[in-house]
Amino acid sequence: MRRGYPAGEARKERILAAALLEFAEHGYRGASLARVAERVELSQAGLLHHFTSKERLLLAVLDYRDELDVRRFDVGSAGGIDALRALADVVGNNARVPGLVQLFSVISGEAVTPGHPGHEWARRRYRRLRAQVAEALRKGVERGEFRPDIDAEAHADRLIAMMDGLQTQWLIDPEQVDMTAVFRGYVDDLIALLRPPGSGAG
Amino acid sequence: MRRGYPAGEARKERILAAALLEFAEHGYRGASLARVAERVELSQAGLLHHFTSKERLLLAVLDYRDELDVRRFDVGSAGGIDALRALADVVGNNARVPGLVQLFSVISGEAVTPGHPGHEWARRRYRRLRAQVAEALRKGVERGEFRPDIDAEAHADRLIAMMDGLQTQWLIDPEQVDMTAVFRGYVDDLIALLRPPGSGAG
DNA sequence: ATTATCTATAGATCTATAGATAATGC
DNA sequence: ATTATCTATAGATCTATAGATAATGC
Repeated sequence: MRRGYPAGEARKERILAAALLEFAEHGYRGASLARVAERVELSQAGLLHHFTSKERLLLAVLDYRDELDVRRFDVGSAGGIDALRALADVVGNNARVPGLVQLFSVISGEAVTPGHPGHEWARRRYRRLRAQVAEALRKGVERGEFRPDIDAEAHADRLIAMMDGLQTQWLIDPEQVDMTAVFRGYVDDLIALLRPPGSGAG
Repeated sequence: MRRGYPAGEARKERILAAALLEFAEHGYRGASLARVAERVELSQAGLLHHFTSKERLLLAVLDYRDELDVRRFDVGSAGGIDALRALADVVGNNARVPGLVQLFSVISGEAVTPGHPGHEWARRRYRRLRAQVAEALRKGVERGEFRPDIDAEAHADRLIAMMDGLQTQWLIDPEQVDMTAVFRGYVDDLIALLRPPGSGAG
């Protein structure tokens, strides 16, 4: 693995941070390398020394920031009800970092078009997310927290769709949509729905 | 109201159809007026005679196609369970018009950034959708189909979020996500959840 | 007269590359 | 030697406007 000088590595970090803001604000197509360069006090050609192309810069930003959400969810939880509560916490934390949420909303939206550089990235990301959430639900079945006949894949699709959809509404109209509370309500309803017959307050 | 010649009106229709494809494929920022003009066999300046600016063209396309979904939902249904089934039908129909779905997904995604020409449009659209769906749920309460203590606004937020979120996943990976079935499952679960105690097969 | 077109063009972008110069670290 | 910069620039866009010409409908 070729490494640069320490100063170069530091610059790369600054570039990623600046590019994140730029992509979040304007999307991939609307983003300008010149503006990113300006934010890190570098010429536009100097920027491309570190990342060779706009496309690579986007992918670097996405990889750089991707894990955060999922990792937090994945590590902390042991599956089942725990995992669902952890997801609700992720949403609660996201409400405090609108910039990050906006990055993923904007890029996911753009990336539905096949030619987009984030298309493949988004596909992989959703596949991984669905698999992780479905697995967490199956663990809940194993532990007897959820009834055994649930459709884990379908519920995983829905949980992810709910997160994404609420984020969009919240970003567009924050005053009108309490993303955190509405998602928490979904999780509560879902836990009740998945609970095996004759357990707890039914 | 100033009207043009019949030939001009026909051209406008063709332009709207071509612009819809262009915006769906590239988003607002990635769209090119020259390409739209090419598709309708017109010079780019000729196109701008009909729609004065790119921004106005986008808004015209959005207004042109907006109603379809919602109107179909709004007219056919009498509220309550009926309305939820109608929503599921809307999703089922959308699965047959990926181009339209893509238009709204791409533009909604881009429009989360405040400077975007579709930002205000999206805000109004979501407000109207939420109000319509919440109203339909309240009608269900009136008719005794749903228990009286439900949070209609929260469920409206969720229904809309679920539609949008599933659309994104479906567009990115159609093989992996059965948007129609997964949404229908949500509606079924929701009907069971909202049902008043001691009604039907509980 | 109004509407529908066109060509030409201003004026601003954009990304990526070539090639030179300076700084860094072995 | 490698890395980090810069200036300059090619080459391709873009949107919007000005101004001319042709067609349409009263």
